[in-house]
Amino acid sequence: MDPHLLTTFVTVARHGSFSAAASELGYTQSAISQQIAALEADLGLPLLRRRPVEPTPAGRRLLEHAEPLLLRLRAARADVLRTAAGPRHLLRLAATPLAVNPAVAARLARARARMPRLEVRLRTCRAERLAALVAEGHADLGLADGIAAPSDPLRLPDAGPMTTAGVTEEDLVVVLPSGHPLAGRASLRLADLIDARWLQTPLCPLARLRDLVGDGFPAGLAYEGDDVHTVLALAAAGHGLTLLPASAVPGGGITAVPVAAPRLVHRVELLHAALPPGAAAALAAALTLRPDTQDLERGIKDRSV
Amino acid sequence: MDPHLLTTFVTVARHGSFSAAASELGYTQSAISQQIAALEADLGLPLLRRRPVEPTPAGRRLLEHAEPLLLRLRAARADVLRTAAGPRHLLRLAATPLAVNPAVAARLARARARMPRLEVRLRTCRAERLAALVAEGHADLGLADGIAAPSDPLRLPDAGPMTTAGVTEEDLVVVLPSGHPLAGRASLRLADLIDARWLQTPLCPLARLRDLVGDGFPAGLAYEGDDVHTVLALAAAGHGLTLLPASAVPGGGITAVPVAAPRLVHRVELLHAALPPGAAAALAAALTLRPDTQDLERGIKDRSV
DNA sequence: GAGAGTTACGCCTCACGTAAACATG
DNA sequence: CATGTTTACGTGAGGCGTAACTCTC
Repeated sequence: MDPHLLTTFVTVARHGSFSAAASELGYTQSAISQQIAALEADLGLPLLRRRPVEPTPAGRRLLEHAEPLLLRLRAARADVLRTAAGPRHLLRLAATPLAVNPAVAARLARARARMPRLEVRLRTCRAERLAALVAEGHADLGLADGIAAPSDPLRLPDAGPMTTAGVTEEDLVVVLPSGHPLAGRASLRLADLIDARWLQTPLCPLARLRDLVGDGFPAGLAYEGDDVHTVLALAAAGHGLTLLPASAVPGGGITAVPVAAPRLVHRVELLHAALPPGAAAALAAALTLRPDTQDLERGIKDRSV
Repeated sequence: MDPHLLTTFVTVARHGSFSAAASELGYTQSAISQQIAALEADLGLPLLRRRPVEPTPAGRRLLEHAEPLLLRLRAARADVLRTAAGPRHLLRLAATPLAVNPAVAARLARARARMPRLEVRLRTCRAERLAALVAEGHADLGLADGIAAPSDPLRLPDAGPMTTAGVTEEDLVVVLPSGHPLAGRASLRLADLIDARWLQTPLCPLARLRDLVGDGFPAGLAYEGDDVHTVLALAAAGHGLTLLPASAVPGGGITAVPVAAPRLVHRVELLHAALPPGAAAALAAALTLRPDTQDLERGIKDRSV
């Protein structure tokens, strides 16, 4: 179970080919063959069926373990090295698309005003990659968003000892075409929409809704990107319903109806290494407003936690 | 970051001695010295200060990562091997002390009656070890308990892909000496007890209460064992308050007052490998009652999930 | 100076590359 | 038969043990 062999194994499985893995990893085919053979000998089980190359049941099981395992290994290395690294003038922020809402953007602006010498670089990424980016040290701070019960933490993939803190919680709305029969309602219960057609997008994963509310939520059109504008256009055209934070929905062609029950919120969380580099800690504190510092917020009803 | 070196590192750190680690691991002192040197060279950082041997800040950081990392590695191996192992006639169950409540015990009895050829071996262990036991394959099924908001999952340490399922949820009571001024109350709010003295025991970790309710809950006497009888005796004698599931509190010398707010329950969860060995899956199904099969339960008000 | 960690050095294992053999579509 | 994996074999790096060295209490 040498991580070296594990890396080779996942690479071979991903490519479905020994030789492709060999050229990616800079080995000869022969070496790859020997490494896989060594791993199989170690476990006493065949892990790959050859020609075509595909994992056996045991191999599939190992693949599920190997990826997070290797991530944690890289994360551990990055975290240890970070303790020794000097202070940085550059702060790298990673965020999921919906995480940078008006309140977060405003707090970030205020924090930057107070730290004029600090250079901030922001990038967006998919939710699944966010924890990995922070864990491996490719980002100093991460902003993740998701749907949760009020004041419940988000379920983030575990990539080792990290700190999370609530940043904002905001009401969720159902996005409807303006002509939709339900568009006139003052509020909606999700249970009543369980049989409606829903957009399938990473911005509002239906699997999460089923977790929180119950089975149902049949998938309509699947949009695999994470662009909010696109999702709004699709929702306006009636391709299906979707759930978004209230602040993300502009007027025009669409109607936003608050969700009455169950009580759910769009939550944004900050995550960073347990011992973040100096500037990151300061910025983290600025973003993570405590209730008593909730002062000049405008344009969004958020409840900090 | 070879796991081999990581193992050596944690062993050395635990013993505070190269030679002690050497004899535990079956190497010479020299080999240990070289392994630690190799690890330090790999990371480019000193990890241990010698004479006396103790971790540097970077070393402490690495230790936090290494232990769960090595656990997951062992867990992955065990899980892959389990997929290939044949069916077992012996089912090993591990449980925290409060997890085996009357409802769980009754369900277990009924399941065993239906599977007479199945041998079941039950052991209790501390909560922190439970996930590791199941992950590493030393137990087929684990029963964990803890305090949570209703229908919220427990926070269990992550030891890789595992399945959890709610088993029972039961009301919590505050355990008071019979003569206690609050003993006459029909119910109590935890917020009102935030300044009272609390027993410090793994059965009712004060840290968890602070998570759920807020700061406070000053620690009184610390009992490091997990024997329910002992805790009850300490509570009866007025050493401090504690929270237990209603079914764990007998009469005599003590009074149990239900918790009114916040709404919290004592929850029991079952955890097992994603692909449990055959008999384990059957027993898991028997323990994890769905609402419609809640029938002959007696002696305890539990709400299955 | 005794106990405990490090360094020097030789041995042996093991992992890689080359190249030939082999399987499979 | 072509493509791609396995096997055989030689080589080199690296990890371990022995033993001499060095540091610190």
